[in-house]
This record gives sequence, structure tokens and C-alpha cells, in this order.
Amino acid sequence: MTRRFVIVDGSSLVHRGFYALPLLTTAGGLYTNAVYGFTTMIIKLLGELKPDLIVVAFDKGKITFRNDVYIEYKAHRKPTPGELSQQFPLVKEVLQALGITAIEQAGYEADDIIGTLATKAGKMGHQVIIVTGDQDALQLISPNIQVMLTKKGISDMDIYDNQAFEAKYGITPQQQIDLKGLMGDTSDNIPGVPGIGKITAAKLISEYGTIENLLENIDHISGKKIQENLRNNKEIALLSKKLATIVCDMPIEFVAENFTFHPDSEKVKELCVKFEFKSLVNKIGNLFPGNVEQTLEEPEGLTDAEIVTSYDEVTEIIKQVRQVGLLEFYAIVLGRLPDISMQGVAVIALGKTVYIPAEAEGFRDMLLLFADKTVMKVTHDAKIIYNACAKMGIILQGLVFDTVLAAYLLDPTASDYSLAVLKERYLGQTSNNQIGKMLKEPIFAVWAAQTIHGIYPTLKQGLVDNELDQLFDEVELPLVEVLAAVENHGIQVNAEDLKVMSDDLGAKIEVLLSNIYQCAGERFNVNSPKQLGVILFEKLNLPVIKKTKTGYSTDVEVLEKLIGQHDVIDKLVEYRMLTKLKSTYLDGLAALICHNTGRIHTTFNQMVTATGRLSSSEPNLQNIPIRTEAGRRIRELFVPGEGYDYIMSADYSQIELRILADMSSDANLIESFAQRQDVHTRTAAEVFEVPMSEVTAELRSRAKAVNFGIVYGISDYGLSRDIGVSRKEAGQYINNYFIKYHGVKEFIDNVVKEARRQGYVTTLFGRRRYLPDINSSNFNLRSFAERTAMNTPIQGTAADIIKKAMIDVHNALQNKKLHSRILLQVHDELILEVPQYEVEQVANIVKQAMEQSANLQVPLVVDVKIGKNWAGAK
DNA sequence: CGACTCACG
DNA sequence: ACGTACGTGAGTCGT
Repeated sequence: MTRRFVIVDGSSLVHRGFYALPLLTTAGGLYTNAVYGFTTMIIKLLGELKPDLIVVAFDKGKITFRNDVYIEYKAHRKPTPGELSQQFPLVKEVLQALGITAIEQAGYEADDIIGTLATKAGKMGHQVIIVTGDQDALQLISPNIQVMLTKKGISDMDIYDNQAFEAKYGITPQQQIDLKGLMGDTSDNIPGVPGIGKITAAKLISEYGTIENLLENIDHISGKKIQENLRNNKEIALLSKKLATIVCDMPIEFVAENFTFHPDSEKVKELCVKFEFKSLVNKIGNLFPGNVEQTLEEPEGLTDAEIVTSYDEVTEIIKQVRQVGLLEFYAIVLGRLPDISMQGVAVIALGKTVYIPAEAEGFRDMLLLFADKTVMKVTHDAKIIYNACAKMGIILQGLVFDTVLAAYLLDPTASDYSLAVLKERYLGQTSNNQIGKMLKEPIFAVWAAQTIHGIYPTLKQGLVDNELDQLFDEVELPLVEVLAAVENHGIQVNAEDLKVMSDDLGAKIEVLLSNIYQCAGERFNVNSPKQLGVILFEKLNLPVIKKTKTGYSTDVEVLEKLIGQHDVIDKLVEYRMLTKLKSTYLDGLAALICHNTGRIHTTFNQMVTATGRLSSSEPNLQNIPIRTEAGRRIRELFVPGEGYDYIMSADYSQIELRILADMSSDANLIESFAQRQDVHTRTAAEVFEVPMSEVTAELRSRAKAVNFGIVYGISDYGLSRDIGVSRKEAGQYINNYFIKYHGVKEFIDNVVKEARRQGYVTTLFGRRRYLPDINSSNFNLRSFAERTAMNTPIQGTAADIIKKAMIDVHNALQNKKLHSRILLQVHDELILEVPQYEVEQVANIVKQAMEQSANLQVPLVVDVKIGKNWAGAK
């Protein structure tokens, strides 16, 4: 008789429960979050899977047979926290009450027990479902064995069978072991073969199937370096494979009768009372007939809100926070720079969460706590708090975690990082839908502080699990303080000149407008593409070049093609340009100048872009004109502030192509940069097969477009449109490029392949972007995802590099007590203001920090320019 | 609030 | 054959 046999990785699920839930305690001081999470998951499994047989396997001891073959196995694992290890006996009590068998065996991991039982039961024809949070278990998948993996929180799981696995990863489940043998696994401290990363490993395994077969065919592998590494590390590869392989022939027998289960409802209820699982008590009753409620209650453990205003109470709270050395808090901040203020703070202390309004006696002492670097701070959106503190003369110190930043790194394409959304996503707990309406109220702050406390461990673990913790600790988190300082400092704009220029443009626009009316023979709203379309294409009967969803297109591209066909076109083009400059850059900017100081304080958004870049808003200072003369004049209005003499601009030369050279290891591209050639000229010489000395401006310009195309995820159509050649010709350029730069070709093919397998792409610093459409059957969606897969590692790595440079420049300026300040970051350049006497020193510091920010196979080159204003910085 | 246009890297 | 370049933010129109 075929039976459904569920095998649970107890160790894995208990860990998951522990890290996914806040540290709950009972009145008696018993830690219960892991027990609670585990029990909830088990009840859910029983209800959903309705197994005939079930068993829970645990690890026993830290040392296993794997340490006999490799002493360092799992050597870097942090010890299990006491709060967690205490809970394992309690978990076993729960299992006993549920009448579920628990197994452990010295010298083996839970995985091995699972592998053995699954294999044996599978061979006997039973339907096996393994439940775990450990991806390694995927190697056990076979026709009779499925694996259910926990995703986020404790309620979200995915089930994998052979098909699902191959669809997601592009290799068979068994090949996962070979893959790991080659690339290693830092979390288990499995070495892997040096010089072989994810991409190479995946390529080799998909080609050769197994490590053994690969080693027999070393001579046929492309790439000398890879061959050499493999030859020198044969034993390591085989050892790594052995370490990664789950044992399936332990001395354990599969005896169905041992794995039936017989819950004792009285005992279960007793335990629920003992552990204070109030909501579970009710669910237990209907557990046994079958139907289980699946909704999770809010975990207990945090008590009600309380507003604290007395000096003594505030002092008491501060004292306790100092003792713990950790401050988890949420601050209500009103307004934005330069008019920003703090309304109050909710903090977790003394086993409760209290709200301290800014007017409270002793609030100043609270701020001193903020300034104390020995007290670790955990909060949500720290940059706003830096700015609000700065307003009160306090420098926030000791920031160790920002939940919004962590959530951004875990998924940079999410649109909403509000605490309510994060709580739902990472803890599976839905919030009261009134929460959004109370953003500025104490009750919200208290709820927010509790939510921060709740999601912090999950997010932190998430960063580690996704190998994002280093990027977080070394780049994103330290950057917060730098961005706050930059925003706070602002940039000086000459308001009088701005007004003059605006009036001047206003007059020119008036003239143009009357000319346009005259040409058209009637007055209409020129700003309305719809009305303009009617005039151009119906009244004046000009040819329709392009259509939009809703009607005629009238963008510059169309207008350019109509030049000469009617007098109105030139005027329209100029009108468009001037009104854009006036409304967006002159009038728009004027509205945001701080009256007292004459400075503009933009906001640098750290959690907006999918690639890791910053964005700038209110106003956007990353898109100030430069490409036209009229536009450039706007840059003249950005000047050094009082005490400064120059605007300095430092920009990376060709950073994206340099990153491409590094990531692809393309010999031609590397050589071009190593010899400090003009990269577009070199590309022209290669693609059009002429000597470098005979590359004309036209050829160079086409080659430049080809290079752009490569970085964007090339297509013949896009290229042909950009440089105005036929699609066929553009296709030939691309083909020729890939022949000459075959390393680049291999690289982008591999990136796309890797994206298909993993569902995401990464930058040099490990930043991730998920591409859910990469395997879509919709051509458009899939193509878009493929181009994104090619572009994101490059654009994102550039973002990583300049972010790190910003931190280094800022710290260097601070450490040397220099006056110079960073004013702006514009993706590949930093803008600073510098006093005369610091020019030389700061130029050196900036160049050095930016060029050393990453160590690539090609040099990073930075050009530093100075001027009396932003336009003059050249 | 979506669509269009256009400013930047 | 399919129909596009990658990543942003702001002003304006019109529903």
C-alpha cells in the first residue's frame, strides 16, 4: 500500500521559527518563539498534507563523520544562541504530546537521516515529502520524493519535484552536489575549487554532468586557467562533493509502523497552556478530526502602549537601554529638510514599548543616547532620523541595522517598504488596515517599534542567507550617514541669477509662442501633445512619423524628421527645450531654495532603483542639463557656498565598460583599457576592421553606440534606431563585435543562463535583482528580463563602486578635519565644494578613494576638474 | 492618475 | 515572427 510519508527536518524548522519570530517569553521567563513557530508549522503540515506517516529528524552534536574527512566542515558556524538551544527539549515535549516520532543519531546530520529514510521509503513506492528550510535537501528529489522548502517567515512554503527543480535551476537535482563540489559553500565552509564561481561551475556541470566526468575530460575544457585550477584541485573537488552529499545508506531501517502518529489532545492542551500559546489552544481541538485553521495570530510577548513624560521614567528607560546596549526604536519625524523635526520616539525597554514625546522632560537625555556610539541602534529608515537629529545638534551614532535598507537589499524591486508590508512579507502577519492612517500618532510609533523588533532577526538572517550581509554592513549602512550629511549640507544656488534667467527665458518663450500661433494660423495649447498633433498632422497635413497608444507622437525625434517641411517645426523644438528648462529647472528649482541659506537640500533615495543606484528627488539634482548650451547655463547657477571657492567634479571614465571588461575577462577589452586607449576608437577599429589611426569621427560614434548597446543588452533594432542604419547593418556590427570580443559574448550568455537557473542576477559586491520574467513564455517579458539580466550586473556594480567611494571620501575628509564637502552624486561622478587651500589635497583624496574603491582587472580612472561653478568644473 | 515628453547617467 | 535599447524624476495635459 502506498502511503504519504512526511519527513521533517526538525533542526531546520526550529531554527526558522526562532529567527522568523520575535523572542517571545512566557511569564515564567521561558523562551518560546522557536517552539511556537515549529508547532505552528507542524500543525499546518498535518492539516495541509494529511500524511499517513510522519517523522521529525534532528541533528545530534556538532561533530559528524564529515569532520573526519574534513576537519573544517561547518567550522565557521556561529554557536547556537542559548535562547534557542533551550527550546529544543521543549520542541521534543511537543512532539511527544502529538505522538510524532523524533529521531537523531550521533555522528550524522538530520539531513542524513532524512536522506536514508526518504530513499528507502521511496524505493518501496511510498510518496515521500521532505519538509525543511535547507536547500541541500533538494538533491534528494526523485520521482517518489518531493521537497517542501520554507521561503519567508513560517507560513510560506514551496514544493519541488523533479520537474519544478529542473525548471527553476536548469540542472538535475543530483547535479546540485556536483555544482557545490566545484563552487564550494561558504556557509558550510566547503572549500570548492579556487577560481571557480557559480557561473563557471554551472557551465561546467551542465556540459559534463558530474565532477568525475569533468575531471576525466579536463583536456577538453575551454580556458587554460580553469584547466589548471581543476588539475591542481582534483582532490578538493571530490572531497567537497563528498561533504555536500547527503548520506542515503545510514544504518536505519524504514518501518512504517514506527512513523504513525497518535496525538494526545490533553497533553497538547497542557503544553499550550504551559507555553502560553493562547491562540493555539483553540486550534488544537479541531486538529484531530482534520481541519486546521491556517491563520496565524499576532505573536504575544509585547505589551501595550504607554506614553511616558516624567523625567524619572525617561531616566529609568535610558538606564535600562544603556544596560542592554541595544536601542530598538521608531521615531516620528515631521517635514523634510531644511524644515525637519522630531515629534517623539517609541523605544523598547523594561519589557514594554513606550512612547516619549519630544516635549517630555528628559527627552534631551534620550537624544544623548542617540549620540552614544556604544549603544547599538536598530530602526526603520535611519537617514531621516540622522537629519532630524542634526537639526537638534545631535549626531546619531552606533547604527547597526536599518530594516528598510535590509528589505531593499533582499528585494530591490519591491515598491513598498512600509513596516506593515514588511511584517506581512517577512513574518506572515497581516496588520490592522487602519495602521496606515495613524502614521504620525504615538500608537503607530509604538506599533512600529514592536514591528521593527519583530522583523529585525528575520531580515538579518535573510541578509546572511542571501549573502548580502557584507554589502549591507560595508556599503549600504555606512552610506546612510554620508547621504544624510550630504543632504543636510545642501548646495548653494544663486537665486537672483536664477530669477533673471527665468524672466529672460520667459520673454523668449513669449516671442516663440506668438510665432508658432502665426505659423499655425490659430492659437492653441502648445503644451498639449494632443492639440499639437491635430495642428501638425491634420491642419498642416505633415506626414505622421510615429504613433503613440493614444494618438500622434510629437516628440523631438518626430519633430527632427519634420524639420524643413514647415516653418513651425524649428520653433516648436526650441519652444519645447526652453519651456522645459524654465519650468523644471529654473522655476522648479527656485521653489526649493532655502530662504535663510540659499541652499537646496535634495533627497537621495537609497531604496528606489532596481539596480542599486541612488536616485535624487525634490529636486532631482541628478538630471541638471548639460547636453545643450542653454542647458549648461543652468549649471552656472550652482556655486560654492560661503567659505568655499571651487566646485570640484570627479568622474569615472568609462566605468561601465571597465566593469564589463572585468566581469567578462575579455582579452581585447582588457588590453584596450590596460593600454589606456580610447575605448570607442578601439571598438571601431575592431568592428569595422580598420587601423586605429584610420577611425573617423563617424565610425567612432557608431562604435560608441555599439558599446552602449552592449551595456544595455543589445538588439539590432535598438542599435539601428540609435545610429540610423538598417537593422541588418546594425546586426552585422553586433555580430562582428561578438567575434572580436568573444569574452563579452560568453559573459552575457552566461549571465542570462545563470539568471534563468537562479531567478536572479548579482553584482560584483553581491547585490541581487530578481527577474521573475526570465523564464516567461511571453516573448516581450522574457526579452526585457534578458536585457535587464545583462545590464543590471554592470550598472549595479558601478553603483556599488561609487557608493563605497563616497563613504571613503566622506570619512577621509572627516578624519583629516578638512572643510571640503560632498555636494552631490550623479551615478558616476561626485561633486564637492572646496576652499582654495584644500584644492590639491582634496583632489588627491577623491581621486585615490574613487580609483581604489574596487580592484578590477583593469584600472579605474577618475578625472578631477574644478571651476568657479558647476558648469566651469572642467 | 496614466500618458507623454524630456532632463540626466 | 515577435517589437526594444538600461536606470531614473518632474512638469503638463486630460480623463
